[in-house]
Amino acid sequence: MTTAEKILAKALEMFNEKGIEYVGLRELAAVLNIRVGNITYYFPTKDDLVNALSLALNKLNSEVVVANEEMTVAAFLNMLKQVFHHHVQYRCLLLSFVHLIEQNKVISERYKQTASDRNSAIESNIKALVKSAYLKVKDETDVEYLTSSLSLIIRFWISEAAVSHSRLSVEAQIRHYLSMIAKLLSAYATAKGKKEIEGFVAGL
Amino acid sequence: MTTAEKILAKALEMFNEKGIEYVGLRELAAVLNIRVGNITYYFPTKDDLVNALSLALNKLNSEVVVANEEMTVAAFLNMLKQVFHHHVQYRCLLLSFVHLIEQNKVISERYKQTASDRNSAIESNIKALVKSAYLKVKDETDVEYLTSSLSLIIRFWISEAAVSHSRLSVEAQIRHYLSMIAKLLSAYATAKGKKEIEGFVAGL
DNA sequence: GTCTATACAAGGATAGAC
DNA sequence: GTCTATCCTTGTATAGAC
Repeated sequence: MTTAEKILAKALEMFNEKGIEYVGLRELAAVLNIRVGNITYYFPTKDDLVNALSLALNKLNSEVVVANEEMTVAAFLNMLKQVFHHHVQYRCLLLSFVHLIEQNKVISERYKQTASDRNSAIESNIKALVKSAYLKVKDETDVEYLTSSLSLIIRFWISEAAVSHSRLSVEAQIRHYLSMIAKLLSAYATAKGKKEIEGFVAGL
Repeated sequence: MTTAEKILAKALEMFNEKGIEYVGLRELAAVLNIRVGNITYYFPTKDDLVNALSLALNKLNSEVVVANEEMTVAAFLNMLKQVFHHHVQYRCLLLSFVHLIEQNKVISERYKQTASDRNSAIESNIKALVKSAYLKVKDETDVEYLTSSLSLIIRFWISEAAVSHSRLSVEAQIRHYLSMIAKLLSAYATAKGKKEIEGFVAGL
């Protein structure tokens, strides 16, 4: 494990525990038994350190979030479940999401691309689910509604969990928000779709 | 206007523009043409200043969010619209929501009460809407789903707008998220309810 | 009671020695 | 590649002028 990797790993651990803004470089250096200047040698600014973590989360998610013509509801929900688990691994980033976007140029620029990619993937998948008769929509506005609702939940579930459900285990939190998504899709599901959704929820 | 009021007003203005964490007390004092110590005389810590703003937002919302046996869907949506406007006025608080809850004891404690009150109000109102045949639910889990979905949207719409829809005007943002809520309720609305929801959306 | 001046500790950033 | 020394800005605390 290189020094840079050690720094990244410990930073993620401490950021997740205390919040990015509340972990000082001196504290991080002390825990790693190195000096502050050694951290800034690999990561000139704290933002660079955060950027590296953000890039790692992006990589994880981009491997999982794909548009698939043959998508099933269960596969779609399982895809979101994996995203949720990635979010837990990098929860510090999601909890500081708004500030990072507003203050960190690099993250902000990359996010525009990521958000756009993810939204198209979600939209394509929903359309695929409609085509294969898992979902039934009245018109295009239903697809837009589902897409933007899903985006909102995916981005902010962990923030709401932090302020309202911190007493629950992480697993229970994930179950809660995946159930919410399942219920959201249910309202637009065909009998075939409803059955698969029920199966997914039962297996949570 | 007393000094304390001037400080509060200008702090809210600057916090909303730049974010609470990125407005220094020296900067605030300079703009007000007073000295830092003068701010800390009225607000010993920065958190005390934020607490005062948080209390003001709470007061505004508590006057508007009520449980009403005679609730109509239109009245319910208009209630949420007012809450959205209050959130815009105090957007800095909502954008720093997670950190405030995690770091600020006073806000955190008060929030527990507020969140609990608001959730019961929403739940009561939804039940009232069911009773007066605006909405139709299958069982109690539908009510729970609606309540928690509404809570999530109400808490985080402004955060998502900040990261994804900052190019839109505030009015357009509010329209977007109120429409989302309208659509959410629509899935559970009776013919009577749907008609009123459509009327509300048309009037946005 | 109101306000100013000043000092202090902790944060991130930077230049340069080894 | 590693570490020391230093700088600047933060929030906060205190002593004292009026």
